[in-house]
Amino acid sequence: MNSKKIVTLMLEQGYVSTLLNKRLDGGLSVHGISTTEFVIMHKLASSATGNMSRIALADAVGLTASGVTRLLAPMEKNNITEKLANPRDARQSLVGLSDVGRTLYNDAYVTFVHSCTSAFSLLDESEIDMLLHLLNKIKC
Amino acid sequence: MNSKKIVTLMLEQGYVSTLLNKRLDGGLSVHGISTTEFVIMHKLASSATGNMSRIALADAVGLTASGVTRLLAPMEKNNITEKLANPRDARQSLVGLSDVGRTLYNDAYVTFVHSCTSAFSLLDESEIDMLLHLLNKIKC
DNA sequence: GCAATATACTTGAATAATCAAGTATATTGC
DNA sequence: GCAATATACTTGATTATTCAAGTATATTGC
Repeated sequence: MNSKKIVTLMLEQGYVSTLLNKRLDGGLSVHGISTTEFVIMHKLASSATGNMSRIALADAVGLTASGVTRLLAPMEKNNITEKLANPRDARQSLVGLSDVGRTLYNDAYVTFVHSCTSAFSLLDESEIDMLLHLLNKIKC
Repeated sequence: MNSKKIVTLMLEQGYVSTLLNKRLDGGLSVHGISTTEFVIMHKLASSATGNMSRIALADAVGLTASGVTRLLAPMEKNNITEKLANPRDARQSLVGLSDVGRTLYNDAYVTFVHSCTSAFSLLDESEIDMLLHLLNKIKC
């Protein structure tokens, strides 16, 4: 297999990813949040129960537990997320969106969708499906 | 267009990218270098003249000029890269690989190719071509 | 040929994230 | 039911990176 091509692919992937991240951060900055904070809110908003443990959140967004603790501290202080105890397990503290957080998320979501649409505007639907399929294969 | 799908794509892309970066860093750690340092070395090794300005390097790897200055400082101290003056422009300082750096790069390249191959092992050649094509489209 | 502007860095301060080590609680096997 | 281990965090120290501001040199238009 052509190793040069695979190296190029890896490098391109990293380059494009930092590029996309910068565009997302730029868009979300009008809401005063970072991409990572948005992703946290998105995972919380999309979860079935409306709350998740910090470990589950860390796994979902690709951070360490430590990173989640640090990220959530200011969000809790700003009343965007709230901390709930889990009666079944005193080690866990569940995280959920506050009403303020949900409103902020809904606003930011519009911006986020706009950034995503613009970033992928040159791809047609079949290409988007293909990209999703390929990413899922890489994750395995 | 289905905005939910596009959001999922963006999130997946970010997740996969951090995943890949961690795998690369893990592999390269036996050589005592980070992925970013490897990419710097790769760009220098692949350049026609064997040296690049800091700005060109920053553009090529997706860092700021500041980031390049900070990254190169220890590499120069460890005699991996060397600083050359540009007689045509006293503002520029060109960066090139030293002999030590070139040897280190060649060793690390083997590891890097191995990590890349393993990361993309589930993709066949046509899928790799497709992914490269899609990434290039996104960059525009 | 000089003033205005642009380019190529460098540096101090800040931010985001990590790792290693610590604490508290839960689970498991004897 | 207790010791050993595992899990869910938190915290201090470190690393990678950015931005804003500063310096030095180059270019451009008059």
